[in-house]
Amino acid sequence: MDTEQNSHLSSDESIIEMLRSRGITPTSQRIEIARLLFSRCEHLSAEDVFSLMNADRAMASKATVYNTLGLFAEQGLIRQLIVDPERVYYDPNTSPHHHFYDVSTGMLTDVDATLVQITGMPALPPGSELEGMDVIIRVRPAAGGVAH
Amino acid sequence: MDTEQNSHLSSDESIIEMLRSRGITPTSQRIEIARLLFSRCEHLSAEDVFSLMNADRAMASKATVYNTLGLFAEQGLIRQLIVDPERVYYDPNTSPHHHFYDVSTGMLTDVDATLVQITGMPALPPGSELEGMDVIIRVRPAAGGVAH
DNA sequence: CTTAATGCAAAGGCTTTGCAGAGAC
DNA sequence: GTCTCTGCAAAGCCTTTGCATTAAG
Repeated sequence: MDTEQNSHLSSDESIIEMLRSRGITPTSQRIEIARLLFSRCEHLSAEDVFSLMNADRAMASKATVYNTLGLFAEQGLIRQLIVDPERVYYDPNTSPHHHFYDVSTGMLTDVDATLVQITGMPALPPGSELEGMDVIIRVRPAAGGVAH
Repeated sequence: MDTEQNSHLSSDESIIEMLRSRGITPTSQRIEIARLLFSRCEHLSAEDVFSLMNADRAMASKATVYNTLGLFAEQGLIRQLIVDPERVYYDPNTSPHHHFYDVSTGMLTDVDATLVQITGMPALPPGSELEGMDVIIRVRPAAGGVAH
């Protein structure tokens, strides 16, 4: 459960190594953002990351947060979640999994993809290759509330 | 293939009936937007609908297009597709199906859900009920192009 | 020292809103 | 005639961009 990809990352060393392995120059802002993402392992918006980054003292500008998250996603360090029309969420968990999405609270919950079998998916359109698959199960609070 | 829900809708009568059945007052703008959506049966953005509506002559303002699409989606006449971080798409096809999404062209293609079997999905979080499920297969043009 | 990253503020694009006038019934 | 819908323009958000400054190696 502790593979090379995104190990524990408590130390700056391992974060820096992870960034370098993807060809990303490890600046202090990028290291902090990576630490923040991988220590919480939640689904965060750019705004969330910006607030957390600057909670104690100014550590990164909004532009840098957006650029860094975009860069991390592009390099496969994190995954973009397009689930809410209002904003993009970023998921530090890059292993195959799906999501529950509570449309009224915005809460995202992981669903392990190894449990889920999808069969009968048609072939990709000719001339295209797979980039990724998103399975989003939209839920809302039950009419009657929690059954006891 | 021609169920009651969204039949052919060539006539104003059937469109008006459809709107009324959902408790939507059939104004001329709403009738036109519904006709446009159900005759094309494509995946359209609000901007697309706005342009098509006003191609010949002014038929609806942007505000009305947005409000109407939101209303239709809320009433289950059409389905919102959250697939592109830049804009929402609307799908007149409300029967269960999934989508291919070409990330470089933005093109959306339907995948019949009756062919696809999904098993092993865990139970919904307690106190929540299903609102819908989206399966999006992100594809991109293959590196080598179409294999002839 | 050279190249690349950061920060600020301004711009951009999609969507919503407020309110007066018009339309549905 | 009443209540709701439409349209316009302005405002709101999230996100990107341009450019001078600063940091990385």
